[in-house]
Amino acid sequence: MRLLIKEIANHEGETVNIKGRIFNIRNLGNISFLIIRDYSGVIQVIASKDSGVNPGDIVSISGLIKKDERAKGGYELKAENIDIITKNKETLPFDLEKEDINLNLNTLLDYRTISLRHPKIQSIFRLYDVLLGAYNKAMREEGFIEIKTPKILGSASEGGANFFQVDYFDKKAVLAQSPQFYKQIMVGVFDRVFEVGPVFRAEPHFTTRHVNEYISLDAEMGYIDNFYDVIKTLNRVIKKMFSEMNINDVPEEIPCIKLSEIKKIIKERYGYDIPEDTDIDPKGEDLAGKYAKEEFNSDFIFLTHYPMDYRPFYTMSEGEEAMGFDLLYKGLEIATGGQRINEYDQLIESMKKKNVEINGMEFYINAFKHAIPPHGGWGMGSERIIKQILGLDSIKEAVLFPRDVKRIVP
RNA sequence: GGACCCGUAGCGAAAUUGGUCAUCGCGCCUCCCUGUCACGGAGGAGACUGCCGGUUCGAGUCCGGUCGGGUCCGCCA
Repeated sequence: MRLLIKEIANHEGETVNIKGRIFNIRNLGNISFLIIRDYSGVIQVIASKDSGVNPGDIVSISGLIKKDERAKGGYELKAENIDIITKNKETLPFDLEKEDINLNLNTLLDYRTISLRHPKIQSIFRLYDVLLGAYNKAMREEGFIEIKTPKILGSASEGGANFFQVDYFDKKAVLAQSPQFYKQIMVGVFDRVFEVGPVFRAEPHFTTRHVNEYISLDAEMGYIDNFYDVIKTLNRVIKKMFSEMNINDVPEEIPCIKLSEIKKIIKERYGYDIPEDTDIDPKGEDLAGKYAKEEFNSDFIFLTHYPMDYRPFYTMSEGEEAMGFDLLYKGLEIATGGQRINEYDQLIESMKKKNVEINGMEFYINAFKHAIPPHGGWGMGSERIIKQILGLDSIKEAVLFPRDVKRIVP
């Protein structure tokens, strides 16, 4: 029976069987050290020099567990029998047992099926696993129910971001660039809903923070008084999420500042001038993050009251100001949200103002004809959070098989 | 879409102002070593310097084109 490597310390003196992959071999004449990993851990195996195995092989090893100070972790396995379950047919293109894998991004991604085996690369996705579980848990605690909405759409949603077109039998369809319409509709059903799912953006960007398919952490909640109810909820959710990832310095109240204000502060404090009629740019976001850290000792900051020019038609506004926010984490936008229009007439008016085609959107509009409560929500980029937590050079390192302008394989 | 940058063994890098057999580390192959843990030691193989053309006595290095890749901006999560 297979014993997991992490259990080895509990079975000293027993003869056991482990199964895993050989990551390294250190050959010292008559004695040979094999470094074996399974999903639970790593162990050093003592083998004879003629065991016939190579790095990369998948093996089944039976032997005696010995306590030994000379071994890392204090235990080692003295091999009595080594079976090669699956032979590595070709030398690996790079070494997986080195502390750092040290590859160019392109190599890292071209050989993704192999580079993902490296412990440090794996750890990115083990953290991501914790993040996804924590978001789910935190949202349920807040009374949200999880939904999954379609990703093949018969009509385009928001303006701005472009859609990937796909053939759908005898029709044209697009890939969802947001669950926006469906989650709003579902507020009329469940009051509070959340979704974790892929979104597709057909924008040809070449940056370290964009990919064309990413996993969005979405939420939408009914019966809010204003968008600050959304902010408070998101604040709590993030605090819970991050504590599951052992990050405990998320403020009870993340600082909140108007866009126009932060632009003034950035100019006065850091001498960086952003023209009044433009959106905050990446450099400005970075400085806003710096300000939040210096002034409030916070890695997070909410920027609010963007001009309606930068916001989609469903956004609730007062005058020219959008009743919404962006959330920056370490100077990078990780979430956008706010209050939505929930009155039918107001929605139609906003669509006309923004030149949004009503044709094909009836399913959405009609839900409002039959009353949806005041509501708001957010969309949050899961991979961006990972990138920022770990300080990764590129968001692509936080995606198993990233899709960008140049890459759809592997 | 705009601006800028980079292509040198399987991988990561080096090559004064253009100048002898293109260098180093990892990995690979052979040999030595019973306690290594990035094991060590000796030897070896592996590159028409992305491709095409040009300038020059001479090009990895300069110029043009081409293919591949990256960064920043725009836009966004």
